[in-house]
Amino acid sequence: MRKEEDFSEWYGSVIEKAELRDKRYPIKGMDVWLPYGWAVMKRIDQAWREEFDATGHREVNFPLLIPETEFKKEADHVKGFESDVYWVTHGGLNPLDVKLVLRPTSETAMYPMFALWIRSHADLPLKLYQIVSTFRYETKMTRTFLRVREIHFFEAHTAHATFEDAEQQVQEDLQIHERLMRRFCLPYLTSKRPDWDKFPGASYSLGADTLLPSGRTLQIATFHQYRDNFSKVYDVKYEDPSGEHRYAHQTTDGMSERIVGAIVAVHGDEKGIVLPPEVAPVQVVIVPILEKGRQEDISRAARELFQSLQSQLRVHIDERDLRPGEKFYHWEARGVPLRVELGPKDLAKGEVVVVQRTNGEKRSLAVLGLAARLKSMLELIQVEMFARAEKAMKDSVTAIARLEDTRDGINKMSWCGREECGLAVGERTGMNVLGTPYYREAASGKCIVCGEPAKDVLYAAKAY
RNA sequence: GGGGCUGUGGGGUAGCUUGGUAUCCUACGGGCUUUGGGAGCCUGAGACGGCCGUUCAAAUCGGCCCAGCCCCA
Repeated sequence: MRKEEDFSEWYGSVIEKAELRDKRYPIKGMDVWLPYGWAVMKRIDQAWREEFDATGHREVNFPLLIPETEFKKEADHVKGFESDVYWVTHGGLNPLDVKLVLRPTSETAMYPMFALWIRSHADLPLKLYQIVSTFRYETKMTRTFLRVREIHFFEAHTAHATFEDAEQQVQEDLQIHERLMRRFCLPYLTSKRPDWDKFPGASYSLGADTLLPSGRTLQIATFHQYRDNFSKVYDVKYEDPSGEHRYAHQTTDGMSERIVGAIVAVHGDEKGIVLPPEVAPVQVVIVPILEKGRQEDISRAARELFQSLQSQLRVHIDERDLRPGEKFYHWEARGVPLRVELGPKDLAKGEVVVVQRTNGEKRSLAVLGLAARLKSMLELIQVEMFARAEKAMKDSVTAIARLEDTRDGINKMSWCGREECGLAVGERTGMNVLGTPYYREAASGKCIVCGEPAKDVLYAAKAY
C-alpha cells in the first residue's frame, strides 16, 4: 500500500499492522489503545511532562464531570461547545437537577477552583497541566488519532498578574513546543488564527499546523491568550502589592493524541510506521539468526548483547520461534529505528549486522563499543527525520495570487486584513484559513480577494 | 444539517437477483522439519451485526435498531 496513492487506506492499514489501536470497539470515534500504541503514547506523555515540569508547571488531575451551571458561565465558550458535548442527565434512574457535562476541555472545571486558590499576587503565576481524556460528540467521520470522540489530551493552564506576564507565558509555550516537536520529528507552521476562528472565549489563538502527505494540514497544538475573559466570569482575582483586587490573565496550551497520528502519517512508509528514536518504545530490536546445531551459542550471544545494551538503550530481543524474515517485517511495521541481527557469520567475526529503518541500510559493526555506535546512529536518525519532514512541509508552500490557483499543501497569499475577505478565501476555495504567520512575514501586493493593498500574509490549506 | 451505500470466522471475501448443504485467501492452535527477508507438510478450531416478522425452511425477503463508509452543505 503506497501512502501517496490512497492516504486514507494506507493510514488505516499501517495503524492496524503496527497494532497501535483497535478500531473495532463498538462506539464510533472510540478506539482501544493496544499495548504498543499505548507505549508510544506514554513516551509522548513523558516528553510533555519533562518539558512542562522543567518550566515550572505542575501536574494535576481534575474531575471528568462539570456541572452545567459552571459550564455555561462564559457565553462564547458555551456557544462554541454546547452542540458537541456529552451530557450526563441521570443518576441511576433519576434525572439530575443539574446536568453534568463530560469535559470537552477543562477551563470551566478548573477556573472555579483557581478562584479559590488564588488570593494574592504571591500565588501567581499559577502554572498547571493535566493529561486526561476529554470528550467531544463528533458527528462527522472519525479517524483514529485525528478525529476522535474520546481525546487523550494535554492541557496546560496558567494564571498571571498581568497581560504582559501572560504574553510572556505564550512565548515560553512556543519555546517548549520548539523542543517538543524536535523530539517528535514534526515540523510545523505557527499561525495566529483569524478572529472568527479563535478558541471560544479566547482573546486570540495560535495554532501549530503540520503537513500530512495527503496535502492537508493537521493542527497539532494550540496556544490561547484569554486575557481576563475567563477570570471575570469565574472571579479569578488576586490582591496586588498595593492592596488592589485585580483579575488574573490566563493562557492555555493544548495538544493531543493527534501527535501520534501526525508521526504515523508524516514518517510512515509502505512497510509501516517509522518512529523517531525519542518516541520509540523499542529503539533497537535484536533478532538472533539461529542455525541448526548452533542455536545455543547464538542465543547465548544474543542474550549477552541484550544485557550489555539494556542500561543504555530501549532494546528488545525477539526470541520467538519464527523465521527471521517474519520478525524483520514485524518490527519494521512497528517502526523500530534499528535492528541488530546476530547470526553464525557475525558470531565468528565478533560483529553484528545493523539495519536502519528509515532507509534500509545495512552495516556490520563490532560488538565491542556497539552501544555507543547505536546511540550516535539514533541521534542522527532523529535529526534526519525532522529535516526531511521539514523540507517536505516547506516545499509544499505555494504563493498564489488568484483564488483559483490554490492547490494541495499550504497556500500563501496576500490579504487586506478585513474579515469579509478572509471569510471569502475559505468560502471560495473550500480551504481552511489557517491565519496569519505568527513570526511575521512582510506582506506585499494586493489582497487576493478585493485587490486593496495587502496588510498581511494569509495561509490556507485543506485541513483535518 | 441533507442524500446514498454496506454489514458473512480475527482480517479480507464468494454466495443474496431465483430462500434449502456457506467459498477461498490470510491470520490462529497442536505436531514434525526449518531459520541471513513474510517457510513447508500434517492436523484442528472458528462466521451470516441485533431484534421482530413472512415461510415447512432465511446469510438470502420485509420492518425497526445498531455499527461502518461515501458524497453534498
